[in-house]
Order: sequence, then C-alpha cells, then structure tokens
Amino acid sequence: MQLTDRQKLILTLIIHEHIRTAQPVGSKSLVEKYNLAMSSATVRNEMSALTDYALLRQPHTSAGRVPTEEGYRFFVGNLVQKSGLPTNTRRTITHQFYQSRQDIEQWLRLAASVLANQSQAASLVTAPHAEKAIFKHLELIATRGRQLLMVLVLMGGEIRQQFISLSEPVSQERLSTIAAQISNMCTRCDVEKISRMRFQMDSLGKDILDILIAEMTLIQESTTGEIYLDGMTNVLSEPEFAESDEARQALHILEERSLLESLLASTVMNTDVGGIQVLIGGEGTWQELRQCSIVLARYGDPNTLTGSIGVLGPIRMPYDRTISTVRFVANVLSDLVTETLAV
Amino acid sequence: MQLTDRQKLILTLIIHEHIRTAQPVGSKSLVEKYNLAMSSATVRNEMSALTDYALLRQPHTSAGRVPTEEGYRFFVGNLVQKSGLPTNTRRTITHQFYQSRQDIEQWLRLAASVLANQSQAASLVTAPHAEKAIFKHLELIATRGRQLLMVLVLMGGEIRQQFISLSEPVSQERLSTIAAQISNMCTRCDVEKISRMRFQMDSLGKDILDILIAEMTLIQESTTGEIYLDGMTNVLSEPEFAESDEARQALHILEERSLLESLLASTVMNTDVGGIQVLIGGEGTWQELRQCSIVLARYGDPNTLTGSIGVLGPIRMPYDRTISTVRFVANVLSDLVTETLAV
DNA sequence: TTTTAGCACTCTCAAGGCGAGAGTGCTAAA
DNA sequence: TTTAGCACTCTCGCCTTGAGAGTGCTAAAA
Repeated sequence: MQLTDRQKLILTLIIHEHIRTAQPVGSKSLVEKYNLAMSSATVRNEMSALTDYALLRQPHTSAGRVPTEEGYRFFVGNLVQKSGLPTNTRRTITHQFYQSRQDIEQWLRLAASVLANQSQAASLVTAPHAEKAIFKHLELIATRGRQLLMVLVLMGGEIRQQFISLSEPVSQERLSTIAAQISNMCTRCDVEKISRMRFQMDSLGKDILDILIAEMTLIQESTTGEIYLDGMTNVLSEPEFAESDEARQALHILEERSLLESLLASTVMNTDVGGIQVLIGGEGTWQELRQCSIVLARYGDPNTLTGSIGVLGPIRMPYDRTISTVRFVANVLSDLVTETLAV
Repeated sequence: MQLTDRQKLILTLIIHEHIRTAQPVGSKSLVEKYNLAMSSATVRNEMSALTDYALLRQPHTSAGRVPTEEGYRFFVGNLVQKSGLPTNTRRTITHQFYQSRQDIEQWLRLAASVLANQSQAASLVTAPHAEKAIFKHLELIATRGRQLLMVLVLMGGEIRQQFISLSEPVSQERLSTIAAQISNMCTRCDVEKISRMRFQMDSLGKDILDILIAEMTLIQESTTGEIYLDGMTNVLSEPEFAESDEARQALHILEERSLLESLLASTVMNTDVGGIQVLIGGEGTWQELRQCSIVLARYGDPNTLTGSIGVLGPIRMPYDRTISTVRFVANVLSDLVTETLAV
C-alpha cells in the first residue's frame, strides 16, 4: 500500500483532529481548521481513497471519517515522528526520580504515577525480574515460639519474606548460624546447584533449604515481578468509556493479575529492552481490549533483570507523545536498575 | 424518632427491594411482591410517614420511594440483623487462607480479593502497621562497589529495603559485623533509644545508624502500611455508576493514596479492633463519596499492630451481608496476625 | 380510629415525527 | 487534476403523545 504525500498528510491530520475531538472528521471542517491549500472536494476524494485502503471508515453514510485500527497502525508505523519529550518535561521527570527515596519500590511506584499523569491514562509497571533466580543472601529471624521469619534476597535485589513454622523452637543463635552457613555456601548459586548442596546440611538445615528451594522455584516460575498500577480512573474520563461497561472490560485486564501476565508474556516479553510495542484495539486477539490501545516497553538490564512498563488508553490516543513518554521512563528505569541492582 | 413495627417492616422491605432492583419502589408492587397483609393504600400512608421522617424520598412526584441516606443509616443502625455469614461461605474463606502461602503479603492480597468477590464491590486492605516502630533486625548486603542493600525488619514483621551508597567500598564481612552489632544492640528498641546509642558506633556505623533512624522515623510517621486494592472494576457494573464520571470520583479516592489515608485516619483509626464502621454517602464530609458507602473494620492486635480493611460500593449496598463479610475477614486476619506476627 | 377502595392527577419513559446541520458522492466545468 | 455546485443521506436534538406506574386524597368500611 503506497500512499501519496498528500494522502499521508490528510490521514495524519484526520487522526490528530479525531484524537483531539473524539468526533468523526469531515472534509470541510478539516480544510478550514488547518487552512489547507486545497478544496474540501479534493480532500473528499483523498478520503475516499483512504477509505478504500481501509485506513478510514465512516460511522454512517454521510458522517465524517474516523481512523480504523489499521489506520492507526499505519500512522504509528510510518507517520509518527519520533519527536522525543520536551526537555523541560524530561527534566521534571528525572528530577522526581532522583529526589525520591533510593528504594526500588518507590521508583516503580513513581514510574507508574509519572506515566499515568503524563499520558492521562492507566499505567502499569512490573518490578524487575530475573529469568533465573540466583541466590544472594538468607536471613532467619526468630519471632515467637516455633515461628520464624525467613528473608530471602536474590541477586538483583528481589526480596521475599515468608513465615515458617518449625516443629520445635530454635534459638536465634542457631538460626543465625544456619543462615550464615547457607548464605556463604549458596552465594551466586541457582536452584539446581543449591539442591545439590542439600546433603551437607543437618536436619533443620535441610528443612530450611527445602523451603528456600521451593521459594526460589516459585519466583523463577513467575513471569513477572510485583505489578504497580496507576491512573485507572484516568481512562474513565474518556468519552468512549462513558458507558462504563467498556471501561470495566479494559480495566479488568489490568486488575486480574493472571490476564495481565499472559498479555505481557505474549507481547512485550519478546521485545528487546529499549524497544516499544504498540497494541492497537487488542489486535484481534484480546477481546477485552477492543476499545483500547496499549503502549509497552521493556526496561532493565538485558538478559539479567528486566521489567515491563506500559500505558493503557483509548485507541484514540496521542501515540507520538505516549510513545515518547514510555520510552523515556523506560530509559530512566533502565539506568536506575543497572546502576543499583545489577549483579 | 420512634417507628412502629409496621413502619420498620416497610422501610426494611423497601430497602431490600431497592437494593435488588436499583429502582424506586412503589406501594402496590411492594404489597404484591411480598404478599403483605395490607392494602397498598395503607403502605402508601406509612410511606408518607417515613417520607416525613426523611427516611424515604421520591425522586419525582409520583414515582416510587427511594431510601435516603438517613434511611440507610437507620437501617444499618437499628434494623440490620447480624446474621453472620453462612457456614459454608465461612469455610470456603478460611480454607483459602490456610492453603495460601504463609506470607503476610499473600494474606492481605487474598483478603482484598475475598472481600471484592464476596461483596462484588471494591475492597481495600492495609498492611498491619505499628504505631511505634520497634527495631528487630538489620541486614546489610554488599551489592556492587559502594552500593549496598539495607534490609530492616521491625517487630511485627514490617520489612523495608533500601539501597545505600557509601562514600567508599566496604567488604561484606565488615558490613555483616556492623549489622550484627546493631542488631544485637538495638533489638526491641524504639527510635529514641537507638538515637542515644549513636555514640557507641564508629564512623561507618554512625552513617548506617542515621539512615536506619531516618527510615524508622518515616515508617512511624506514616499512618498505614502498604495498601492493597481489588475489585475496582466491580463497582463499574453498578447501574448508578453507568455514567462513569461518578465512578471516577469514587475510585479516585482509592487510587490516591493520600486521600485514602486521610479518610482512614479520620474514621476507622478511631475504631476498636473488632468494631465496624459504616460510612454512608460520604456522611456529608467526603464529596467524592456522595454516591458511595464504605464498610470499614480494623483488624490485628490492639495497641500493637493493626490494619484496616474495607469495602467500597454504591450506597445501595447489601449492608447486612457486606458487614458480615468484612467482620469475618477482619477476624480471620486478626487471628493470622496475632498468631504469626505478634511481638 | 384505622384500614381500604376508588379516583383524579402527575410524572417518566419510550416511540414517532420533524427540521436543522453536517457530510458525502457525483458531475461538469475550470 | 482540481474544484464548484447540487442533490441526497444520516444523525441529533426537540417536541408531542400515549402508556404505565405511582401518588394523594376522600369517603366508606371495619
């Protein structure tokens, strides 16, 4: 499909105008609004051609044109100019990150909040997660009676805590010794290696190690880390979600962790860090996202520790700006992660 | 305001019927639906009286009656029978908790999910939080160069992690020694006590301790722990939130952490563990909650470690059932917390 | 005194009709 | 190839209208 420059211009303008107004765009009003050096009839002819290409459609005979999903896809793929964010926006965002607490959780929360505010849509951020769980440190803390708290730190800074009930009370000294022993023995080991060390431990040590192994396996099997959401209410103010049932379906995907995970797994997980993926209208696969688009990116340290970020909004979304924002925030997070978390 | 038994009955039935249908309730249909042993005219007279008491209102002349907020309040305060949850529901819920991982985070997430599903509304759960931060254990883990990871465990199991940049690299051994020293020295101490121990430490130890103190102060100053939400999309399916702007306002309160915190602070924080608080229609104070009701409870170990749970739904909410559910889940969480977390 | 039957009245809601407005496609001229 | 002109189409808001549901009041019945 080869478009003339004029057709590209008109498509771009229609998309811009439609994003602004959420209304079908007519030939005459387009010419007036943008002072085009051609008549509405010419525009009409071009619109007709674009409609033949299935890039535009008419909601009804004799209404203006609206971009189709295909139209948006063409726009995103060929016409969107990678403008980058204005420098003062970049500065504001960077500033927020560097003045927040040095805490990965805060950063992720902040990333979600920034994405939501900048794009006025819903945002999601998953914590960085390693494909392979590598042990770093173990801590055992007696709490009361036979109860103890296990704190497991993985390479890359993932932390898991869990309560354990032992068959009999054990002193804090004994626990500390075991924890130190395991910590020394297993540093930088993966699950398999740790499993092979099991025989070296005494009975209590074996029990602890088993729990540790189970926990590490669990972490390794999960596809993403913790998920942070923000701006869910933003999408409710979009006119296409005025009847809240549409909104419900879309937001439900974010809320239901398993749905979201499989969505991420089948899309952005295959993307390289730095790359951007845009899902428009669910791409035919995701029924619940029929009315939505998602802009996704992957951040982190390729091959070791990565997470996803994304923005969910109406199909009628300012893609250029959203893509720039997502890309920028992904880069900021990548920097923070590689600076502080890397192995 | 003293109501006759018949007036109480009619109020109760109207509320039930309105909750079921979301429609104004008329005298004739009420008599038919519930096979009342009186005529519609009698019901009309009583309705008229209840309207004079401001417990009912007419959306328009000659529509049926709808309960006012005052009507719901009277209902919740006087008429709701504390039925308790059906035993098999209780069993299902308990079962879910005891078969989940022994992890406070999982429990809280599960609690939010159970509340959301049982009540088909939005739910919130805050992590148990101690009024006073009491030190339990510190761990320092070298990551790379001058970076290290500080893991702070408080009495009650609150865990905070933070990255720290030192002025120069320090070996893991040295870090472990310092961590052990601080852990021994400060167990069961509050911020003030720890501050007074500062002089005992060497320069590096002082730096660490300062960060530790800052962190503990921060935790102590925050009014709630981590917040878990679920079922936000449930409220979107209620007919009163069909125009999503109303829904937006209500859900915004949940999403904006600061709003939610001040809401909790001014309500449920003053409630005893085990008590239930019902906010109907924002009680005149919370503009954004005009269309909503919230059922709140406090769980945990009184005076030491408490959190809040709650359900947000439309004013037209099945209060009896919701209250039972919230109370039951609060009890389950209280048990779990006192069993595993208590000091 | 309380309850009920009957009736006139009110108000909403859905359906249908109508005109204004915006947009289109086509044709013929520039 | 572009444009002016024109007939045509479709939506949307507005109005009217009738059905339906509910009310309040009054007078009779219990």
